Amino acid sequence: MDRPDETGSGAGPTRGREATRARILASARELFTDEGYGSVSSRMIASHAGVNVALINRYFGAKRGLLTEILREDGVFPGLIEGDHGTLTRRLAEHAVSRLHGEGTALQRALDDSAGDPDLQAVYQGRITTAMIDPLSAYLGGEGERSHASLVAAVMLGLSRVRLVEGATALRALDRERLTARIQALLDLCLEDFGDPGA
Amino acid sequence: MDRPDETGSGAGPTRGREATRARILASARELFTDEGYGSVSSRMIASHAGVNVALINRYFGAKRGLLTEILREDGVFPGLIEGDHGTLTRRLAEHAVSRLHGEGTALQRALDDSAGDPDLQAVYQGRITTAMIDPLSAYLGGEGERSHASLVAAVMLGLSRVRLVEGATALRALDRERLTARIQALLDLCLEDFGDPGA
DNA sequence: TGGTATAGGTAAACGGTGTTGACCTGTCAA
DNA sequence: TTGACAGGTCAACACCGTTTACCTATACCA
Repeated sequence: MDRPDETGSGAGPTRGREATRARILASARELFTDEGYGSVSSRMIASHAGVNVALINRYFGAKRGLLTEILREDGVFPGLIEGDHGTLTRRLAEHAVSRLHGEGTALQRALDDSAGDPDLQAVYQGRITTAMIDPLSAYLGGEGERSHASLVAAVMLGLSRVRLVEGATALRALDRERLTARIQALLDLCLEDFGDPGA
Repeated sequence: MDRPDETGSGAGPTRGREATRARILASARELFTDEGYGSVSSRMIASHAGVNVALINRYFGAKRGLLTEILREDGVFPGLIEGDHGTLTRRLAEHAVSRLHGEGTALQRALDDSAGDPDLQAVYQGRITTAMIDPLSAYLGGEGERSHASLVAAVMLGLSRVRLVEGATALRALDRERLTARIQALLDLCLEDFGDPGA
């Protein structure tokens, strides 16, 4: 039962509250990655982590809390919404295309695939705003940019939605560079000033 | 098997298998509209329809079958993907904007709001393809147009996703005509030939 | 050393879900 | 009268997430 040897200093405790918490979190991460969120039950996580079911709710409030924690650690668009303004849409487009092709973290893929679950949805609901639209509009230069950020988010979300729901076979069959360019063009159009009546 | 009071010719039978089926369907429609899909249980539908729970699965296979049936009756973009080619994107854009503003059938709104449920997702998975991308690409002129149709679908789905997940407050605050025009421009860009390197 | 407070963990139950299989019943045909 | 059968009922099944009451081993203190 006891684990007397603390192997490393940075690895965190091997027993006690923190260790158990970490074990649950790691198991959840692994199972979510392999099976998707909805298919993994609290009991599966607990048994995989070798702990009691009740501890999940004790430590994370609910199953949803696990998800929140995991997403908080990862970030949604890590490193994309920063850097050179000029290449922002290009970076986002590349990101979208790579997601279309099923690249990215295994966990990301798994969560994309179970993006239907009400829990996941509820958690995303917050994350999309705080991790995507908020920083994007801040990055673009203030609250007035919020509608532009929303449009960008719509295109990005829509693409992953199409992949989820239809497989996006046709899009993935396209020449990758052409597709990236087109998506970038879409994102650029999202960012154009609304005040401009254009042609 | 007498049917003494057939009120109208088109109203269908008032008892027997078909009547029960219709009663379940009507109750489901009403409850889904008022409460959303996930919040309505099989037992609620059965009790509202005054029938036994088991009949739902007998007649529709599962709760999901009810949804399939209801969506099949309604169509996703009724009447949008037909008519003049020149105004297609305009019609779609108007549709998207009206959805952003929470207009449309009460049922449509309710289902938009519960778009998270795995069941709903599974059903949509088929419907998006057969009722949106398929007819759209056919309408546009063949299988080669499938990638364009997918992009259009992405923008449309993404917009409803943003509304679902963030409320789309910023977008709804925009001048309606300007927003419609911008979305139309996005859709037009989706439809442009990929072969054309453009500017 | 003995006593106790407490952090950490457990077992069992609760109320809910969708779904299923065995059973009943009323109506019609022979 | 008898039998078949469509139509309907009931109780159970196997899960789910969550909560409550309880236990146990450790750590501290008189």
